[in-house]
Amino acid sequence: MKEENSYEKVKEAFTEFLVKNHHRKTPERYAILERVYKYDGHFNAESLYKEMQADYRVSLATVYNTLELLLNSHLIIKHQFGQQEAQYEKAFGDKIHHHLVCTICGKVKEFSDKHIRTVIQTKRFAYFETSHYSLYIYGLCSKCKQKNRQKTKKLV
Amino acid sequence: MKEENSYEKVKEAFTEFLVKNHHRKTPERYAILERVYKYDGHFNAESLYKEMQADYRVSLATVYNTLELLLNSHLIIKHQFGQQEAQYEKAFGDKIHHHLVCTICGKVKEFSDKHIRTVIQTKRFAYFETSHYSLYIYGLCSKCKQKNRQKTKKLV
DNA sequence: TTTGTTGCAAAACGTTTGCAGCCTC
DNA sequence: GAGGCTGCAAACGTTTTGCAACAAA
Repeated sequence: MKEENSYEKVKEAFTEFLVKNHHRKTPERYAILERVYKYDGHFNAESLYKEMQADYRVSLATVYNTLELLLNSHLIIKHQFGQQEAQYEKAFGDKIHHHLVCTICGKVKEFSDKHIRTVIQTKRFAYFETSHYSLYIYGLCSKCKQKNRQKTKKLV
Repeated sequence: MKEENSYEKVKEAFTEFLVKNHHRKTPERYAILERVYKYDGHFNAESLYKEMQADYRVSLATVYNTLELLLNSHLIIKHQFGQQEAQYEKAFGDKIHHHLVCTICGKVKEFSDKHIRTVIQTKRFAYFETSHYSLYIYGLCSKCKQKNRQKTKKLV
């Protein structure tokens, strides 16, 4: 129920964005938005495209096109963690979080820290208008830390 | 003078890394390291490769290979700002800074904030061993803010 | 009716890989 | 001498593009 409500708001926001920018309200765009908002965590263009194939006919090009629009309307956020494909996540509702990225296995974990959030959000710049931000903390996840330790032991 | 000193230290650190990990000390690797440390700000693999062509014969593959080694030895940092090529910058000396990324023109500006730095650096995790971090603040640079305003006016 | 948007396939782009020969160790 | 490293070119995977047909405004 709560989720449906939130989706309706998102749809409205998207419509407003499309109208304001003289873009067309195509069924593909709404179908993509709807699917995007069913994701809980990160997703990428390819996975979104493949999952949509099941019940909706869209091209990968349109998926990319629409992700771009959603990005511009601030309904999603884009992450470029490694050199691999870009990851996206919904941005509506603003449950801002940060990311721990393992430099070995590439796994990404989220965390939230009110203090960090406040410090960054209150920062203002004279010649730059802040819209959003990304904090990536790199290091070793527990699994890779373990493995790394064993490897080091062997070398010594 | 000061820079030369610092380069010597970097060279030592790289050598130590190579020896410790049983990698070979090839002239290409040192040539690349030297060039890397002549950059003041960001650079990418392509620009590094092209600039080296002038007085040193290396392949792009070796450039990438060496950047990977420099990354692993923490002598450089890699940034993936947009979907474009990765950007690198030297990391020795640790003058940690954050980045302002314009979402329109893609220009990246650095800034430093002691308070933000402290808050992030003192954060500890139970199951994650922090190595380094990146903070990217997205928004509009002054030029694009100006342009955007004019565009909006037209639309209204 | 106009023209922005679509699907498709081909192209672009940065990066990685396979391989034969070279040069550290 | 052994095998890690090199240059070269071809391959890779993600994203973008060109174009004719389509459909929202």
